[in-house]
Amino acid sequence: MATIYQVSELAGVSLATVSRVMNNNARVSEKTRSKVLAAMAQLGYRPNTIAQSLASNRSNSVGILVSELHGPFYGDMLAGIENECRAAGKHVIIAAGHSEEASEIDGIEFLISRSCDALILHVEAVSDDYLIKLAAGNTPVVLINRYIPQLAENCICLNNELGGYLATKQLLQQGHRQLAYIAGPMWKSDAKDRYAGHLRAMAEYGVTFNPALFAEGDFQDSSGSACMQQLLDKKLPFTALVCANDEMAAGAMEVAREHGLQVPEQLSIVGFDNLILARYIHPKLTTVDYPVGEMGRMAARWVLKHIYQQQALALKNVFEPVLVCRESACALSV
Amino acid sequence: MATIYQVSELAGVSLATVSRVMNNNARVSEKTRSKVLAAMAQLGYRPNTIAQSLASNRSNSVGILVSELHGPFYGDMLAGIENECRAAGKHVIIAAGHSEEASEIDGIEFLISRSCDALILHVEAVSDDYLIKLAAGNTPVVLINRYIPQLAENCICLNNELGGYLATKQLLQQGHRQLAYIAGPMWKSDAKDRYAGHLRAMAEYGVTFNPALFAEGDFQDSSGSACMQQLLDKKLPFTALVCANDEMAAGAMEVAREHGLQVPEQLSIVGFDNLILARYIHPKLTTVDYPVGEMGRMAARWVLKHIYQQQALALKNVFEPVLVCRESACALSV
DNA sequence: TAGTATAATGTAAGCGCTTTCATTTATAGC
DNA sequence: GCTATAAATGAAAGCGCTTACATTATACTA
Repeated sequence: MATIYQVSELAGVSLATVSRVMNNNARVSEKTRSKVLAAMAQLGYRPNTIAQSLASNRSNSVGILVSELHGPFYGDMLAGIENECRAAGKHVIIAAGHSEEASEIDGIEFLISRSCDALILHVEAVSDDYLIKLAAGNTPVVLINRYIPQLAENCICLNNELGGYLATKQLLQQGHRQLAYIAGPMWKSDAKDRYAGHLRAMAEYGVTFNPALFAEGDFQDSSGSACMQQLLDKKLPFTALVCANDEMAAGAMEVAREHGLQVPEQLSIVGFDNLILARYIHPKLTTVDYPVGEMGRMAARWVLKHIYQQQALALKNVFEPVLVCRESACALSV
Repeated sequence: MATIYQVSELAGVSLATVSRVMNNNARVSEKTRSKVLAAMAQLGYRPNTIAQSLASNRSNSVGILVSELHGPFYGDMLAGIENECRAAGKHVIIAAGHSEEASEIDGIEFLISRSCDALILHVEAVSDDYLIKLAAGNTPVVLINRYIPQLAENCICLNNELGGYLATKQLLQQGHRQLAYIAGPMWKSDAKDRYAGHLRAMAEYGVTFNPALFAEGDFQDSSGSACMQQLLDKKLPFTALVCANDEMAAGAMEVAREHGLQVPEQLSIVGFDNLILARYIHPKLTTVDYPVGEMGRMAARWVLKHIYQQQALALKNVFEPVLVCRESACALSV
């Protein structure tokens, strides 16, 4: 591999000049610039990024921590981030946090020790305090899907309350009045917010919420099944079900089917997230779109703007979800 | 951030000694070792990985190129790789190749310029020749799901032929004799191999293959639908369908449903890959398990063993797929 | 034309480590 | 107690870049 030194020799200029044309920051005359470029091409020169990092104290890499690498959710997020970063010549180092505090902290420290210029985090278990302290350190941080007032600027999130509202409103508009709700784990803010949106829609339509038709799951499909079973066991009538995410909706739908309930004719179901699976299950799931990919891009753009000085970029901190109507919910037939 | 120099001062030893205890490679007396360790702890010292890389000419990072970051397949692979690598303190840089030659080459060069110690590639568009040349270079390469005889040692793959055989055999054992087949794009070796397995099973059972019941898709669900439609249009009877992957099976199943065909009572379907979606669609898909996660781990282990001298690891180059029986295929009712 | 401002280029000191080689210190053999 | 040998440590030269500062070339002013 050719080094900058050999380029400078061949071009008949100094190291500094070569470095300048590489980073085209300082003024170099057109004549020497083209001489250098030619030398580079001739040698097939590629800068050594490690040496650049050491000298410039900038690694051109951004660290990403997600809960899981597999699963239907994070892939889109990663894709969004990677895309945006690579286009800017930055690279992406990833780690998984598995929704456990120790593992998340471990992952964050791992990324920091790898001298990332910034961190994009999707963390769940770690405390607000920890994150506030972290953000006060040397490595800038962006949070996806988490809102901390003191860090508002650094948070990219979804208006979950609105999403919960939209999902519920759809069913109410279709004439349903007996709604059941399967929530996510209520210690997670998105679960709480979606539920709050549900209540708002109910109130708006003057429908009183029946606590007996509420169950709390854990966002996994198995808990969707379990909750649905509980709900059914109570023998209370309901014509529609809103689930706090798609996976639980899929689990619930299966139990409904086992009980001989026709979806949507006898039971309308709406989910949340719009995962790919929403298009694969039958009937296709009506759900609220969670623009994970877009939010990933936005997080990357935040980093590009704040850390890598790409001023021109427009940022958006909170995204508005949108209802996707498919086949799992229909008008109440009287 | 403390540097090695400050540690050496505090411990009253030389830089070299501190470096030695960090890498515990050379012999350092217990006494000085503990002095150094204490100094490190006191200063909260963390080695600068960039400087280490520059000096040692080793980045402790492995580059990964997959076709897509999202989607149901690569997530598991990444998870397997990341897991194994992080446990060994190596990190993972990822890029996406989008199944296009230019993009794959671009990604590979990007990773190399990032001084990865090794590359784990899941590439489709790039030629064998290119890969052979690449492997002859300075950066070692592992290939997942691709077999190149000259690079046999570096290939981690699945016995796709066996998978195709197993899928088909299951249906034959269940009494089916009129089988349709939806293949993947035949320029991809896995599509070809799976098809070869299909033919072998057919031959073994003395069933003659009917070319009219063959269709070639592109591994996407939409092409599964399209192929199924073609097959149905021919008005030829068949009681079972084997699809070269799960996504096409899902697409085909939907079309079957639209045509009022009961699955599996009137039509048995088997897929290939065992994606998560196989458990979500209804009826749950009988399919051939593709242990992507395991294969990812194995690729990582290959790197650990060959590049990072972890001798103890046992390697396996080809994986045997296994049939997963669920609900989409049943015995032929006479 | 000298005098000055400004643009272009060069010099050299690091960035924080690893590693070779030289030196010092401990251990053993007689 | 004295050498021969091995073990422990230190000195210093890079790794391939960036960048502050110094120097030289060029353009402009009066």
